[in-house]
Formats: sequence, structure tokens, C-alpha cells
Amino acid sequence: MRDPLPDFPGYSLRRAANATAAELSSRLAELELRQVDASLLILIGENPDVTASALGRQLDIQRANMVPLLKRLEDAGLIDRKPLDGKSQGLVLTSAGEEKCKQAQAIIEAFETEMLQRVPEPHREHLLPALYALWN
Amino acid sequence: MRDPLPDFPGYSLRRAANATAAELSSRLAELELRQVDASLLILIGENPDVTASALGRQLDIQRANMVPLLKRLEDAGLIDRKPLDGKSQGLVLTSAGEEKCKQAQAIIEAFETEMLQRVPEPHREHLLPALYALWN
DNA sequence: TATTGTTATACTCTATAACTATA
DNA sequence: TATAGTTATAGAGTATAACAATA
Repeated sequence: MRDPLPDFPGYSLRRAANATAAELSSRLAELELRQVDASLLILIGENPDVTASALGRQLDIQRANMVPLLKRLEDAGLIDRKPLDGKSQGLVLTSAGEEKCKQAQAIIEAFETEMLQRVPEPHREHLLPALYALWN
Repeated sequence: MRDPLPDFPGYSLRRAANATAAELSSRLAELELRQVDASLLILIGENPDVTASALGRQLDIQRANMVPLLKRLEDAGLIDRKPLDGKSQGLVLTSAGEEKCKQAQAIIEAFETEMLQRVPEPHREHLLPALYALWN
């Protein structure tokens, strides 16, 4: 079939994102985590006592949609909440959450390495800076 | 906030894809088209009498999900169906569909050019081949 | 007055199974 | 037996509006 779409960077960007996301998702599923769960665990691990609203701003997830995401992590025993003041609550990893976070990071780092290996040599080092420019 | 995620190519890939998709979507909305509609119009225009199943395979959209997509385009008067044999139907652009397709292509090409301009010079030419390697 | 956390809701996108009819 | 088109449905993901309580 004649298909001019792959020559559009925007189209190839979406296809590449979909393909790699599907691959990473299936690997994280072994930890019973989705990508967004892993992102949240990593950010909470790096920023103890971060609030749900701050996480949402960082990840471009709306406040309202953070509620079920964090409830899942809390129900799984991976995070705890503690009141910072009357209206904000700080989020921290439990010890189980720290362990799960380490496992997720190992999977992600292995995946990222393999993903970059798929990019032919002359282009490889340009991928991250090029992508970064597109969303910042 | 400490955020190691942007250093992961896979994460930046998703963020870049989301950001550019949102931008393109808002531009195509002026034609009352979504991205997938534009993709379908372009592919049908390039491949008259293509079938719904073949389009789905090309775009990684399941057969069942093609039904409402094509119904929208047909209801909008942009495509026609004609039976090829007893079970397959060929899809073609109507004259309105051809006009809409040209307008969509103009918007997409302008968008792609601007998008590439945002990528700093030494990285720009490497983006498309790097992305292509990730989903093929 | 702005922000946090929350509930409820709706809409899109996608995945799966099943069915009919035809190649 | 495989394929085309279709229906129905369920699950994510996401967007919006509204509310109470607090900064």
C-alpha cells in the first residue's frame, strides 16, 4: 500500500511512542505496575513528602485523575500519606514501595538501553535531545 | 522537584508525542478532523478502493474499531464505499473528501515543518530515522 | 482569593468476543 | 479455512465541573 505517513516525523513519533510504550508496559506488568505507576513511584521516591497536586503538575496529570492512581498505590501498600498541614498530605514510599521502585527502575533502565540499541549508531545520541526540544 | 524521568528516552518520547499530538489536533480541529481522520483520508486518497481491513492493518487499528471511524467520514460526505465483491468494499474519497484531504495535508505539512524547526540544528536530521527504527 | 483533595461524570480510545456472509 | 464487515461491550485514559476545607 502506498503510505506517505511514515515520512511525517509527527506520525513516526506517535507510532514509535506507541510501540515502545506497549513493550515497556508488558515488562512492567510482571511487577503489576503500569507506566504511570512506575513514574509515580520514582517521583515520590526522589521527592519524599511531595503532594498529589505537585505530582500531577509534574506529570501533566490533572488533580482529579490523581485520586484513583494514588489510591491504587496506597491499596497495594506501596505508598503512605501523612498530613503536612490541614489541607496538604505528603506522599512517601513504604519499604515495599521502595523495593518495587528499585525493581521498576531496573526494568526501565534495561528497556531504555535496549531501545537505544535499536537506533542506528549515527542517530542514537541525537534522539534524546531532539525529543526533549519537542516538549520543552 | 527532582525528576529523573526526562532523561529516559522512552519517557521523553511519550511526552514529545503527547505534546505534538495535542498541537496538531487543535490545528486539524479547524477542519473538523481528528488525526486519525486525516490519516485515513490520506491513505484512502493514495489508495483508491482500499478496504477497511487493509487500512486497519496499515494503521494498527483493529477491524472492529474501523467501523465508527469510517462511518463518521461517510456521514460527513468525505468518503464513499462501493462493493468490490460480495464481502469487500472499496473506499474512495468523494470530491469533498479530496478537498478536505488537501487542506489537511497542507496543515500537516506546515505543522511538521514547524515541529522540525523546534529541534536544534545538529539533531534535526537524525530525528526521523531514529524514530523510524523504533517502530519498524 | 488561590489551592488541596475529592466526587461524579462523560467522552474518547482501545481491546475482545462473537456473529454473518463470502473468498 | 481464512477473511471482511459488523455489533456489542468493557476497560483504560482523560477532561470538566463542582464541592468542602484550608492556605
